[in-house]
Amino acid sequence: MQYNHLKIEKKWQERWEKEKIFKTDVYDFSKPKYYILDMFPYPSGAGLHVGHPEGYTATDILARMKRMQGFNVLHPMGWDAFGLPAEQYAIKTNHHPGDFTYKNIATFKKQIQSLGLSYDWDREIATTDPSYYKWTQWIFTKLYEKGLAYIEEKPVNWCEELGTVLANEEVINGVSERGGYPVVRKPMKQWVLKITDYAERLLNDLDELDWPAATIEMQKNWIGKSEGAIVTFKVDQTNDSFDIFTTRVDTLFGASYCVLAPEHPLVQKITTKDYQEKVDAYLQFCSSKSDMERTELNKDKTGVFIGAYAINPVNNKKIPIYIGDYVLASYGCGAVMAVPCHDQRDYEFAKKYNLEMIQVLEGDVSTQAYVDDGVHIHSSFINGMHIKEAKEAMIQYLEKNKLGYRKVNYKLRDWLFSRQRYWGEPIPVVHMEDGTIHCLSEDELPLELPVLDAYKPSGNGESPLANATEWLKVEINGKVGRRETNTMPQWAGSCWYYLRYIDPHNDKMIADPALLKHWLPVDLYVGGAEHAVLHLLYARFWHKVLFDLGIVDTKEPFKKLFHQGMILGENNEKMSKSRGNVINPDDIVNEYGADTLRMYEMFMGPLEASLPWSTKNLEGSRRFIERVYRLFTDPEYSCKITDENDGSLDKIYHRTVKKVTTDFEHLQFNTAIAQMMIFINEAYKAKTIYKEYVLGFIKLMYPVTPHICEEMWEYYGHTTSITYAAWPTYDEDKTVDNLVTIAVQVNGKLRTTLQVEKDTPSNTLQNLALHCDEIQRHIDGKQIIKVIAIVNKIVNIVVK
RNA sequence: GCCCAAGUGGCGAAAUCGGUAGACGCACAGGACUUAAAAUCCUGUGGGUAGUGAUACCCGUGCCGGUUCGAUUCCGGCCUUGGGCACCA
Repeated sequence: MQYNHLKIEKKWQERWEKEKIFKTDVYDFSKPKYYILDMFPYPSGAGLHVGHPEGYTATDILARMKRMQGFNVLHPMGWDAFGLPAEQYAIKTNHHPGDFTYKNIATFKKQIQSLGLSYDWDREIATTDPSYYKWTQWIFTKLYEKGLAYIEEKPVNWCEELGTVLANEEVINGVSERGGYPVVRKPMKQWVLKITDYAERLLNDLDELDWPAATIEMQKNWIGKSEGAIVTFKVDQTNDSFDIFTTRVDTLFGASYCVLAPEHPLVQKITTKDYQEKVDAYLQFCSSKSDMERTELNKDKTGVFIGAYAINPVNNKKIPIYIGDYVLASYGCGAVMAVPCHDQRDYEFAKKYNLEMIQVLEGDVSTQAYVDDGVHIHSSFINGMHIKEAKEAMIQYLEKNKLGYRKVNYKLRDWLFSRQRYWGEPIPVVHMEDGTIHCLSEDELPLELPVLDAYKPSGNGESPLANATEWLKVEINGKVGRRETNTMPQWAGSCWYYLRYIDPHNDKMIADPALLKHWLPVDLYVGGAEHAVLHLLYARFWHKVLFDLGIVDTKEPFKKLFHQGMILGENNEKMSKSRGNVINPDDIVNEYGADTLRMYEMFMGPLEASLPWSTKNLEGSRRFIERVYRLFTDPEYSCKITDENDGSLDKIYHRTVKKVTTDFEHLQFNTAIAQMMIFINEAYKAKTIYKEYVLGFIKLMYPVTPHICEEMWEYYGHTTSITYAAWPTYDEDKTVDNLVTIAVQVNGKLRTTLQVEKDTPSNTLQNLALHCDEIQRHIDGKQIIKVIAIVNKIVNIVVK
């Protein structure tokens, strides 16, 4: 019986599509729901990569198993289709980027379908579709109404030569990636989303998620909560004052100078005449530094005295004010107090500029700052206290005397939401002549992208939309306005797509509330670890806003998250065209079949690991599928299959059902497949094979290799798809052995093993062990100190 | 620099509430089938020493140490690789 994968896979893919086997009736609430989601791909021109099927197969296995277990499964796929490559194509060819995008989507879809993934294609969405981005824009209007979207003047990367704004990724060493032209920072009006309002909730709610610990850690670090205090310092001889943020308010008595960020608004005002020249020179020096230099040179701290002094509020000590670019304008207050003895950065700065150092905690400060806990000294009312207690006492003192207050700071910044691009969702607002902003209402949406004559940048830093003169001008209630020309970043569409899958064709609402209530949260979300922070944080943010609006009623969108690893080239390096180690999934599907590719990618190793491709190992998976097919359908072997159970495969069958079920549940596909191999190896050796076990095994393997399993299911006389056949069950009693093997050690070294009945008590084990020949040899003439006998496991005899 | 993972045969890897290290697969070797080869089925396969041999013993989970009757697993210190953050006060 020849295994013709091309014929079999085509046959079943066509049948699944024709019979709409995987269509989900989302209104069927009679069964428990299971929402299983893949991170939707950007449909690049390069087509599918072998990395894609790894995550998609994993979710497909779960989806198929859950259907058989009686769940109503929602398993959709779509396209994150806005993006730069389409825009670059448009600029080059003067064709609409949509042409390019929809062509790529068609290719991707065909490739994905060739893998036999059980998506409900009636729910397919594309972020570039106006009927989709209508709701992306609608969410923006809600954010605007809630005061979570605002305009701010922010510096952007401006390239005069190219006449355009560049993304950070497009700027290398201060010059443009394309052409190598100089790039400068230029302030421009930008839309910003107030994600910082949600910092605390984004942090706290991480606790309730079943996510990889590393991802949770990364999000925590990104949010970067730090608890401390604000302290106000007066500027000597003036009425001015400035705030600083510190996490070590307990060291306030040790402050010997302050440092302001070069961009601090007070710098120009309080710099004294004598120092103006030096300060200007320093500011010039800072602004000439590229971002690259600023980070490269971060070991060497520079700064300059500005002639003014501050008053330490806790002891009225007069301390000099410096400016230095190691103080960031964008974090905290853009100003710090410096305590050289107990902060390493301040220590280095103070040594370099020979500044006063006041020690306020006991400890060694001769070569570096002392930052550990200790007893406070030279600190008046907090002398003798440890850090925690001292902080508390100091904050209470400051608050009582109105000199400062407790403050929590976050590293998280508000989200810069504008892009000066064509191929993105237009931001749905109009700037009116009188300076007000008109936000489009629901019935004015979607605001569609206008078709342009040319997709080149406008040349003045605005997006190419500034060229759409007709489109730009609008009249609202008799007043003239100009449309916003910025578009949204690619993250916008991917922030909420999991909601739209639930009700993708609804033109009245974002989705039916009853459906949202039933289907959320996503039960399992699988995708690359490269989205550990940005996409997953932005999506959580939007979800929480929608929660506050009463649109969704779960606090979090994704209950369980899993990151699949990367597939490397055969040489253990990242796959890339330039390395020439790229494997094209189309070739594998054609030559070996989708079932083989699926099984191999699941058998390679743990799903989360990055593993090298091996065509030899791929062939091993193909061989296993053939081995199963031969055993079950080739008369030479299948004559062994009987309706009578001789019991010889009972134990291995029940164990296999158990292990495959639990391993699938935990996404441990490599060990599940190993167990299937063990079963088949035993079945080859068995005299007869019970037919029920054959059918059960086909069901277990079906989620991994669905085409061949449908084929075998049909071979055994079934006329309907295996998709909704009941998942096999196992009998716990039949998985355990009556006999167990006990290891016998002498001084921790294995000397022999014993076959005993299960649950043989430890004193019996001890006797058996002590009296067997292999052990006698080792303990003869020696003194037995101790014998450890653990039931069903081990005996260890300690001798001297 | 800081934070987080991970280091196991020739190769991909299994086994961690401490209890026979290397399941399963790849590669390799031998056997059966075949005129022959391929495919298939069966067997063997961490390293070393001794023995014709069954076998016996020693070593072995990145390195050094600790706890324990017993450590791939727990603890301390290092080394290496991968990922993240990067002057965050």
